Amino acid sequence: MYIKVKNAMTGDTSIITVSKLTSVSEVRDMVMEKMKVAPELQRLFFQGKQLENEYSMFDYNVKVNDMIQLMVRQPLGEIKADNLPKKTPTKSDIKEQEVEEKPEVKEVAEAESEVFKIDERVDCRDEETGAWFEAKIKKITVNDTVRGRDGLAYHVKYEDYEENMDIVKLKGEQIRPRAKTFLKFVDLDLKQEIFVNFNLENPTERGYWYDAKVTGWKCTSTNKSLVVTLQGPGRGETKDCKIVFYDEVMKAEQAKKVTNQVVDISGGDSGVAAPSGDGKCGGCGDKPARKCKECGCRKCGGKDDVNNQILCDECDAAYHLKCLGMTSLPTEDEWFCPECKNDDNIVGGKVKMGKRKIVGGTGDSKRDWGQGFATVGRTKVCNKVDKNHFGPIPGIEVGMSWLFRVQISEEGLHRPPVAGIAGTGKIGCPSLVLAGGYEDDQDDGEEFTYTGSGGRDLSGNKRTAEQSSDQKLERTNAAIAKNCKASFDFKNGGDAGDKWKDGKPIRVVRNYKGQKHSKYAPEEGNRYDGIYKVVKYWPEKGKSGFIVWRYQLRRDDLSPAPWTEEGIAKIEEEGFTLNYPDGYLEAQAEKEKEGKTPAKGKKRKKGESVEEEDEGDDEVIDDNQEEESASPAVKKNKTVYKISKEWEKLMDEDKVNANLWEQVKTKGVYNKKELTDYVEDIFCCIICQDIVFKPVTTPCSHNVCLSCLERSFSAGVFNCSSCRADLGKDYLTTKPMNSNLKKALNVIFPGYEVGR
DNA sequence: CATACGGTCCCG
DNA sequence: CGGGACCGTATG
Repeated sequence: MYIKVKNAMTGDTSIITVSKLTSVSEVRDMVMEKMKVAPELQRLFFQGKQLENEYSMFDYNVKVNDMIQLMVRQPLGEIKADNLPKKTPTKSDIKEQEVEEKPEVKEVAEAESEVFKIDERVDCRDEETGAWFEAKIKKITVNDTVRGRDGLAYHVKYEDYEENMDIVKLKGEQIRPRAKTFLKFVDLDLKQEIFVNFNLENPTERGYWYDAKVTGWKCTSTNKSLVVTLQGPGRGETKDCKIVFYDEVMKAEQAKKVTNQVVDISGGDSGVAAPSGDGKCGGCGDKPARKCKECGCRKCGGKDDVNNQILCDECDAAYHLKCLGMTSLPTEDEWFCPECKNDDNIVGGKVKMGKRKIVGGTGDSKRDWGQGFATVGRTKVCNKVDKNHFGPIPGIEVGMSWLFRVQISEEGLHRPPVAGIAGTGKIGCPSLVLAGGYEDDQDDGEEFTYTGSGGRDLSGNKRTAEQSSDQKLERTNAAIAKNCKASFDFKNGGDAGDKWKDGKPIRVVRNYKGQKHSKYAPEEGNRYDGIYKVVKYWPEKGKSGFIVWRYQLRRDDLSPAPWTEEGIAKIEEEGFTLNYPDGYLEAQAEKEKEGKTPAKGKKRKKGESVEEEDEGDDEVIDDNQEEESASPAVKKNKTVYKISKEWEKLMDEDKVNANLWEQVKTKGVYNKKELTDYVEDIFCCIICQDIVFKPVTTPCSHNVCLSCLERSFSAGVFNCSSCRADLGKDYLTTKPMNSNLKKALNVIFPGYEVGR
């Protein structure tokens, strides 16, 4: 895979090729090579964490096309006062500032708190977002610039931002003991107050920790869900937050006087055992099944796998090796946990070139996988529609194509990374891919006969093999049958006859490898060919001699098929060129420049002439400095996508968003998908992070969904979510929906309300 | 835990 | 160069 390194000061960016197993020190070498910054002067950051040499890209969860920030350290002895970065003081800077402060403000003095101790591990609330962060109290003062109810200022240091963050002063009200008790999902209750992880921007991903109240809770053997009202951002509430990390719900701690800390008087509320003073763990009451960061692993709270836990020689806290990203016990005599370890090896210290690699993957092979797209995972998940959604995906049109399977998974078009059939016997099959992997497939374009999966011996970690046993009508095979209007018959199959159109719709993707048996397969990548339905399905002896399940599918889509004259014309007009993963072409060009990979033309069938290629490529406005040596893959695709007159007219009618539409018009993208992605980006609702639905354009020129705004108002928040401008209590009564914007968006996202 | 019509790199 | 071995990843 490839990643980017950006010099935070100069903005310079370089693309480098790495794998999941590549270590940080190897990355430093590449940065040295490309950006001419000596490894020991590099400070590398990814998602707020400073990268350390002995860890790998896997350990930091660096994905393809991710950006690593590079900060260049001043060589020791050359630091000039006016050269110091203002926002990111080093440790020594902080010390200096504190020393300077003292004589200035005489009254400020160190103090003790009844509730917190120096060096105590605490959680601190960020006033603006309402999120809590792990921190450690470094100092307590009186008469300081910040004063809480107790008159004290707490100087805390946030944990995940070590190098990068000042010590900050907080009020006591923003601080409480570190959360340590995980609550069991089954024990939760409506209205219970809990501490959860949630990502306001990307609700399916990991985010920050918030206080919350349970408003919806379901717990059956097959189905678990948890919906809460978040406290925050600010003092506001955020309703209907679906918690994905429901197995990591914690108890919110209460601040208690230092002297009482051992004995919890609050009793057994929220189903947590009341700790007692008899030597039991104060966090979990020694219940073995309960996760606890106090007596279990300090990272995950787990008490399992004791043999692979390691104890800190300073504070005796326990950690799972795997939670630290380690695979074996360290060779040194002493080991200190991340909280106790002092990192004096950072400034000016020599960087040791690690010889040993930490293997990140699950396998034990010495081969370094993951340089390319064979094993990359998704970088994004399609939230536009549910994964059980049937029918077209909004914004995705017949004739669009993508180079890799992982991309069509990201688009929600066909989710499985390898398998050809999506779905289950329960819900049916929402999508399938024709990729020529099964010899019994027969493709006639408008109609094709598909083969079920299975009947193969995949031992040895294989993904494909010869047919070696009979297929059965189960799993995904049953899924396709389920779409057919005929009744389900696992023995003889079924036939929908002239009712075939009443079956459930299947999105069909053709892969270039289908060329093996079919002339309807695309030249490259994976192309969306529209909706098909199952006419009939039956078992039959296949070419291998084993029984396979066969499915006859027939096209039922208003868009012209991509191989028809009309379809070809549409692809041309709409600019549906092959979509590459973000950053892919740049990375390819980079590789080529380095001479590592010779420029490879696109794959073509034997005997096909090479001449016609250049003629097909009418290059338009190539006003940039791209070298002539760029690979064919890069040179291709330089036809700027033209926006239709009709659409432009609708854009012009949406006068309040003239600026944004101007950006769309002048963006200069190379195909329609890129354009829709861009439009989706700039007309994204700040509240739900999806394209604005029933859009409202506020007087302050921000766009949100009407329904999102309504939710905000009903929570008593009458401000614009983008800029906090006051909209006034009665704003909604003015019926502010911007129908011009809605019309203009409808052109590019026909039916974009699907799935809401 | 089992399954899977990808994709890459090695080897002959 | 082409065919074979086999990896992480998403999903039930």
